[in-house]
Amino acid sequence: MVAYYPTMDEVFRALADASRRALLDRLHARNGQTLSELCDGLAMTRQAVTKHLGILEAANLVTTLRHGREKLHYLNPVPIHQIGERWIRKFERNKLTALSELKRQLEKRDE
Amino acid sequence: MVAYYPTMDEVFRALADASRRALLDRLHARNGQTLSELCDGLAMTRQAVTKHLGILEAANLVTTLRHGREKLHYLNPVPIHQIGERWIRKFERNKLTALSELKRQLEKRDE
DNA sequence: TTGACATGCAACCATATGGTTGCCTATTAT
DNA sequence: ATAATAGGCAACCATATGGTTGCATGTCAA
Repeated sequence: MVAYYPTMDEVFRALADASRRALLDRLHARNGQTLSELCDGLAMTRQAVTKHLGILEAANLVTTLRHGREKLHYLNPVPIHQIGERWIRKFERNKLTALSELKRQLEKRDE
Repeated sequence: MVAYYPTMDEVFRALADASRRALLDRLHARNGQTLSELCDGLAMTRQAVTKHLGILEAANLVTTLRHGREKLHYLNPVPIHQIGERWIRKFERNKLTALSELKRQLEKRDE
């Protein structure tokens, strides 16, 4: 079996929707919930939730497991962590220098 | 003047597009580029790039500055940093416990 | 001053996206 | 056995999104 690696783009797009982020939050609060449990209290049909979970699963943010007629959903934080590592970290470096650099460049342009 | 704060959703959505992330990468490599400069070598019209930059600006990921007929674009890494802090960090906590917790919950269900 | 350059604005278009409804299948409990 | 429960599948729909073309405006240089 060859592992399937979702692209970073897939992960970003999966995280772009507020409903999906809310589902991840729910799983973060309590892992291993069934589809019906995840639907509870949401202003959305079960089928809509199914689609969202499908997208999260495709992005490897959620792993599922059938247990009888139930489908259990587990959060996989690894892709989120990778985005933090590979993408967000590098933009943090110039956080402190950003403003001063802006000023510097402005002055340069006005020479 | 009252500061406008973009929602976290706006930032996530802005980051969801690969072209926009590429623009941020370009600004990260060299800050303060003009619109034309940012268009160079991209398989997209200037107007498409303008729209992307508008979305990035609305999400406060890019700040602009008119200098004569040119518009200079500066990266603002703060919202990216905030996403890292407020959203990504909390999912990293249970990284190590995720697998063991899965096993534990499975066993519990089989009792 | 006038042409070239940098950008802005608006209409338009195809496809992606988030959601719905309707129906079907599999499993569990009475 | 059979009804209720949990979930799957597919068609459909409205709107959002990412892109285009065409034209207008402001600024700089010869």
